[in-house]
Amino acid sequence: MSCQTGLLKMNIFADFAERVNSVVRDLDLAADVPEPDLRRVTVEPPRDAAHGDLATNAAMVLAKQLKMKPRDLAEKIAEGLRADSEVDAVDVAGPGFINIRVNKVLWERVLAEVVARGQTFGSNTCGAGLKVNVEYVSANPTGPMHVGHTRGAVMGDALASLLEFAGYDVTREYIINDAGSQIDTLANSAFLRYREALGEDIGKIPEGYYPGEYLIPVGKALAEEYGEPLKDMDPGERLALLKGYTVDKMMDLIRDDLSALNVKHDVFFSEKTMHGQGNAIDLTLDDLRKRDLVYNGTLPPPKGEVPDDWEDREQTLFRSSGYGDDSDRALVKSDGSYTYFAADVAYMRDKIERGFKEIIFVLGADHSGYVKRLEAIGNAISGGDVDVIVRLCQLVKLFKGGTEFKMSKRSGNFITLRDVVDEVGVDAVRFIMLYRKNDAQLDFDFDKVKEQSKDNPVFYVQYGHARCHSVLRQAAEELDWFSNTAEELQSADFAQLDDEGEFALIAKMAQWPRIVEGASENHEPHRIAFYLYELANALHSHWSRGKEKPQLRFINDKTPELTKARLALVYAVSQVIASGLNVLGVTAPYEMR
RNA sequence: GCACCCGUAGCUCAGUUGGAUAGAGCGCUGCCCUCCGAAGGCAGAGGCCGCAGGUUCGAAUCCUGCCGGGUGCGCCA
Repeated sequence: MSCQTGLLKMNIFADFAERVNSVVRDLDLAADVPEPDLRRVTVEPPRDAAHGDLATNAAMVLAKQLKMKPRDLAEKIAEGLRADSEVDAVDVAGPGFINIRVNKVLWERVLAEVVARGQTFGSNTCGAGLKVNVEYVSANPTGPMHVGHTRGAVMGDALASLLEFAGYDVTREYIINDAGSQIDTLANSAFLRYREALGEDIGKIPEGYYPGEYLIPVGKALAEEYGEPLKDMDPGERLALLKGYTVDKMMDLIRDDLSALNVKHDVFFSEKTMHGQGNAIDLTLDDLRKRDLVYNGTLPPPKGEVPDDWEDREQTLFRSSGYGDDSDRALVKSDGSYTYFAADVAYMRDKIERGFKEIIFVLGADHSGYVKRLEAIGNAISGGDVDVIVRLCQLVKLFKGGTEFKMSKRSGNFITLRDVVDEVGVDAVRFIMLYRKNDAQLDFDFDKVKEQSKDNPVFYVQYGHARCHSVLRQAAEELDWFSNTAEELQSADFAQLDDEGEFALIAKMAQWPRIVEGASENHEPHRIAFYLYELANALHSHWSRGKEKPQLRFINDKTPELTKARLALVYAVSQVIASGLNVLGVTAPYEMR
């Protein structure tokens, strides 16, 4: 909680935690008690707003250490807090909670802060420029992206943005798995399509080839570019050419898909570049041998279904079990080539050498078996110097009209990422994918996601933003003294505000920095989405009070000073919503259509 | 068999890292437009937090053991 820098703390909860600590340090304590350990002291919004604005557990946490009863200690701390000029009232409740009600001056200060900082309000320096690598998507370059990739893509992208917002130095990375045997299959499949393009009847695409229609244009392009001579080329040479050519084409498709989803990467890392004589994998293995992390041995057979063709075989193994993995892992296949795991190891080493201190992987749930081995690799190579963090995204179940539908894999016709984006729009896809903890399954109902009503959280939040700007536009039109600029709103007299609904809105905004800290520390972008829903709710709710009590409406030409302060409030809300949506990669519209 | 994830309202899910009387949305029962966007708001009913122990001032949250669901499990990538 102590990652704010600068003189003015934007996170009022961290700010008050410091004030509480200071009061505790100044307490007149018995001589025989040790210096209090304040680490578990927290200041949070109370569960029930009726209790106050802030609550601290300090008395309960410290009672034992200080050899006092929680309630007695709470009273002493409360007394100290009452001396604070920004505190209106302090009371002790329940087992020893200290509830603080703050002076409206504090809320005015918070609002001024939001208006002044706009969309940078809430960002922080917790990350302190730490180099973080976030790897996500990394779909095999064998075809366009399908729905299954969507969640991880959005999650990784939002997580990266969130970490940037929290002051980390983030690199967004994609590894292109262009070295495995699936690339041979891809190249051969493209060659079939090439022959087809030259007029040959290739019949039905045989088993073991990719049947997808997306390879047809690749075949045509090959035919146009290389013509007949490609057929007669030396097979080895031709395969090499086809592999490079086709992978490039597939990556073009994937990049298009990513851009349709508004997902960005800084680095596309080619696995292939690590293979070959004297390359990264060789070097890595040499290095690991020197450090005795690699040995020759045999693995026990798997505990579940033992394959029919199982045979004990001596292999080159990595001592991953010494670093938290369930078993050691093979680095070299029986034919002498490297396993994918070997590439993983070399790739991790590469990241570590590039200076990343936190290496994050966003993977699908079907990769759960990889978590321990990735952590083990990172541990072993860096000597514990680097954190490897794996976030798994659970399955997405697709629904339409209330019934689930699954994609048929056999036909080669799967639901693509593009299908989903085209049907419901990027914003809805992204928000809904993020409006859930990543390790919980997600139901994605096309009909609900497209709905333009309060029942749809995407719409609800975006509408909140649009509504703010609707008010500001309206005000600029009605009031001759208002031209709707951030500068003039900064000069508003915030002391004009006096309604509890207005302060409730400010209090909600005051939580934003704290939400960002919690979400980034825990790598949980969904917290942002939920917060935005709550903020939008507070806005809509306050708005509606203006229906029963016209004096609460934002615009009133009889009271320009108050109106200006209220417009500043509306503007502030729009800024917080916009910055949150921006972290999620969702647009903040000025009007709904 | 082992590992990881999940069991919270009829349904889909949050739950401030151990805090107060467990919260939203949908669905259900009602209410609110002469008025800044009703594309919205308000209220009500609805819970053995999977089960059983344990840790302590205090557990949906941490530990142990069960039960149920999902995912994965030598050289595929």
